[in-house]
Amino acid sequence: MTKQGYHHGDLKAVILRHTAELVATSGADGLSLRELARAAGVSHAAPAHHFGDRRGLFTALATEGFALLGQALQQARPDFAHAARAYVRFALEHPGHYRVMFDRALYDATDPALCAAESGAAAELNAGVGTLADQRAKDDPAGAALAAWSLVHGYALLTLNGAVAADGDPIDTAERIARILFSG
Amino acid sequence: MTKQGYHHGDLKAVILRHTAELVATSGADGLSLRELARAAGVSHAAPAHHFGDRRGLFTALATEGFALLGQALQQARPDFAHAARAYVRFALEHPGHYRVMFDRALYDATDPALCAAESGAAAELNAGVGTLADQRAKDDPAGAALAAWSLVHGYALLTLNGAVAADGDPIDTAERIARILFSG
DNA sequence: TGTACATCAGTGAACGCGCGTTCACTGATGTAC
DNA sequence: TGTACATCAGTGAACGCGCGTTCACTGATGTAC
Repeated sequence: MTKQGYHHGDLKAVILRHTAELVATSGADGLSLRELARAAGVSHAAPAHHFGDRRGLFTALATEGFALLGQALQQARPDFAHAARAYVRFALEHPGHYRVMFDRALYDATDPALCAAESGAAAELNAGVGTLADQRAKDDPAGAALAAWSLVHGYALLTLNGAVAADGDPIDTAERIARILFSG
Repeated sequence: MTKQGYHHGDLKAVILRHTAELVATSGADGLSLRELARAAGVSHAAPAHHFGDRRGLFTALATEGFALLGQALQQARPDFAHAARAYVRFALEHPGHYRVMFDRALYDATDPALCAAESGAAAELNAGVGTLADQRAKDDPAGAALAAWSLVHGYALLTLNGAVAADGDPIDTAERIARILFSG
C-alpha cells in the first residue's frame, strides 16, 4: 500500500477494488483494462500480468465475491433469518462483486477456484434453510431452499437496481419478507 | 418484411429482435450498433436513424419488454399462481428483453414511454398479489407483494443464469415455489 | 556478509482493429395541386 | 391522371478515438553459494 517504487506490490488487490467500484457505479458494460490501469496509476499493460484479460479479471472478482459471501453466511449460522439478512447485506455492501457473480456471460464459469468458492457459498446457503422448523420447508426441502434463494436474490437485485422504494432499512425489509416466506 | 428495396420498411423491429437475441446469447456487454447493422444486412449508419445511440436502443428494447410483460400478466389475472407462471414464462421466453429491463445502467430510466410501460407492468403484478386469501398476505399486503416479486424475479434470473439445476419444467418449478410462499 | 544471477512486476512505444459519428448523397414514398 | 416537390430511410466514405495485444526493456526482489 505505502510502497511507491517500481513494483506496486499490491496491484492485483487494487485493481479488483476499482473493478468492483466501477461495476457498482456504471455497470460492467464498458469497463476496460486500460481504464482500470489509469485508476490504479499504472501503465496500461500492467493489469494483464495479473489477470490476462477482461474475462480473467471478472473471474477473479466473482471468485473473491463467492468466497466473501460464503464467509458472511457462515458467520450467520444457523438461523434462517440471520442468513437472509447476511445474504442481502453482502449484496448491498458489495454490489460490484454481486452483479458480476450473477452475470455468467462475464466470466469463466469453469475456473476451478471459482467453482470451489461457489460451491462453498451454496453449501452455506442451503445450511440456513436446513434448520427451518416450518412445515412447508420440511415437506419440500429442495423447493424451500430454492424459494429462499430466489427470494433473497431477487430482493437484492431489485434493490440494487432501484426498482423497489427504499423506505426504511433494506436489510430489515429483507428479514421482513424472509419471515413471510418462513416464519419458523 | 418481404420488401427488398432501398427502404427496408421494418428495420426498427428487425434490429430490436436481433438485439434481444444477441443479449440473450452473449449479454449486452460488447454489443455494438455496427454489429446489429451487419445482422440486419444494412449499412452501419442505418440503426442511428431509429434509435440514436446504444442507450436509445436499449431504452426501446426495455420499453417493449415492459409492455409485453404487462400484457402477459393481464392475461393471467386474477389468480396468483397463474401470474407467477406467466411472469417466469415471460422472462424465460424473452431473456434478452428481461436482462435489459432489469439492468438500469443500460437505458434511460426517465424516458416517458418506458416509465409508462413499466408502471403498467407493476400494476398488473400487484393486482395478482392483491387477490390472495393467504393470511400473511392480508396482514402485510406491501410486504407480500414485494416478497412475491422478489421470488419470481430471483427465480427467473437464477434460471436464466443456469445457477439452478433445470430438472423438470422450470415453469412448473416456479409455480411450486410460488405456492410455498402463498398456498392460498 | 557479500556477490552473482534468475525471476518477477511494471514500462512505454507501436500496431492494427472496431467503434461511434459526421456528412453529402441517393433512392423511395407521400402529398399538394 | 399526372406532375412537382418535400420528406424520409438508408448509403458509403471518411474521421478520430480508445481499445487489446505485443515486445524489448528495466528496475526491484529473492535466492544460491
